Amino acid sequence: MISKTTTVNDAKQHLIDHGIRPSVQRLAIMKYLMEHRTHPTVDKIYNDLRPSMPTLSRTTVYNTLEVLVEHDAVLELSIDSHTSHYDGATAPHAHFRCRRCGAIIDVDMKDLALATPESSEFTVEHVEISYTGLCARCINDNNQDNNQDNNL
Amino acid sequence: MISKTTTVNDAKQHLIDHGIRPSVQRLAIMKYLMEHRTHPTVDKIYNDLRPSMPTLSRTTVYNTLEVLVEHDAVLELSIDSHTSHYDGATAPHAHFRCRRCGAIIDVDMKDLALATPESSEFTVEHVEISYTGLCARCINDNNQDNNQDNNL
DNA sequence: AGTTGTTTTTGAAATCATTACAAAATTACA
DNA sequence: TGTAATTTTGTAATGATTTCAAAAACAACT
Ligand SMILES: [Mn+2]
Ligand SMILES: [Mn+2]
Ligand SMILES: [Zn+2]
Ligand SMILES: [Zn+2]
Repeated sequence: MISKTTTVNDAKQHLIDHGIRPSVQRLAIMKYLMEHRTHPTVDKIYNDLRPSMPTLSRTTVYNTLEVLVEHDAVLELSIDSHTSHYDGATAPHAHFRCRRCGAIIDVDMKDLALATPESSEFTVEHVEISYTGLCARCINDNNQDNNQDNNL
Repeated sequence: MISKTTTVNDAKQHLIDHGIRPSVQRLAIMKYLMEHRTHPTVDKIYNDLRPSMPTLSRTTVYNTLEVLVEHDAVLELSIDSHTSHYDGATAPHAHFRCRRCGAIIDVDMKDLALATPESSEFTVEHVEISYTGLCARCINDNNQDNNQDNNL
C-alpha cells in the first residue's frame, strides 16, 4: 500500500512547505482534504474522521482549518452562505454549487479570464468565482417529481 | 423633493416588475437597498430602518430579503462567510471585500470576461465573483501602526 | 360598513455554526 | 528529566438564522 503512505507523506510535506507543524490531527485533516475533493464542511470532516480518531474535538477541526487557511495550505470557500467549505486543491479554479442538493463541483477555468482587477482602492489577495444553479441530477429529479405529480 | 418620491416610486415599480406585492415593509427595505449601495447585512438594514419604523421586526427583514432574492429583485452576496450581504444593484458586477475592515466595494467588470461555463453537469443561474484582500485605508492604517511600533 | 379567507408581519423560542476559554495533554529542547 | 511553549480538548457563550403560532393588514365580496 504505497498510495496510503504516499498521501500521508504528501500531506506532511504540504504542511511543512507551508510552515505548519504537522501534528497528528493537522496531518489527518490535511490528508482528508487532499483525498476528498468534495469541499467538505467542518462537520463533515469531523464526523468522517471521528471513527478513526475518537478523541478528536470539533474545536480542533476549527482551529486546524484556521491555521491551514492562514498559511494558504487550503482554501476556504464562501460559496455557501450558511457554512464554510474547505478545499485541499489550491490551484486556481472556480466552483459550481447546486442550490437544491448543495453539491459543489470544480469548474476548470482554462480560458475563463482570470483577470485580477487593478485598483488604487485595494490590493487583491484572493479570488473566488462561484456559480450557482441546478446540477444535472437535481434537474432530473425535478422532472421526475413533475411527472409523478402528473401521474405519469 | 422629487428625488425622495422618485425613489419610493422606483422601488415600488421595481417590486411590481418582479412580481412582489409592495407592502410598507417591503417597500422600505427595497428603497433602502436602492439608496444604500453599501451591501448591508440584515442587521444593518434592521437597525437603520428601526427609527422610522419602530414596529419593524427582524424576522420581517429576513422574510422580505428572502422574497426579494427569490424574485431576483436583489442579490444575496456570500462573499462574507460570517453573514449574508445584500445588493440592490442587480446588473452584473464583481465585489472586493477587505479582510480587515469588512468593507465591500463594487468592482466593474467591463473587460473582465464573464464567460459562464457550459457543462452537462449543471445549469448556471447565478455568478458571483469575489476578491478579498486589504483596502487602501487598511493598508495605510497598517503602515501607520508599523510606524508607531517603530516610534516614527 | 361587515364578513370571510388570504397574506404578511411580529416577537419569542429554538436551532445551528462558530468562537471563547481554561484546563489537560503533548511536544520541544535544555 | 524539567520546564516552557504549543496544541488539543470539552464546555459554555455568542451570533446569525429559522421556526412557529398568534396578531395585524389586506383583498374580495356582500
Ligand atoms: Mn475545488
Ligand atoms: Mn454591488
Ligand atoms: Zn443538485
Ligand atoms: Zn479595509
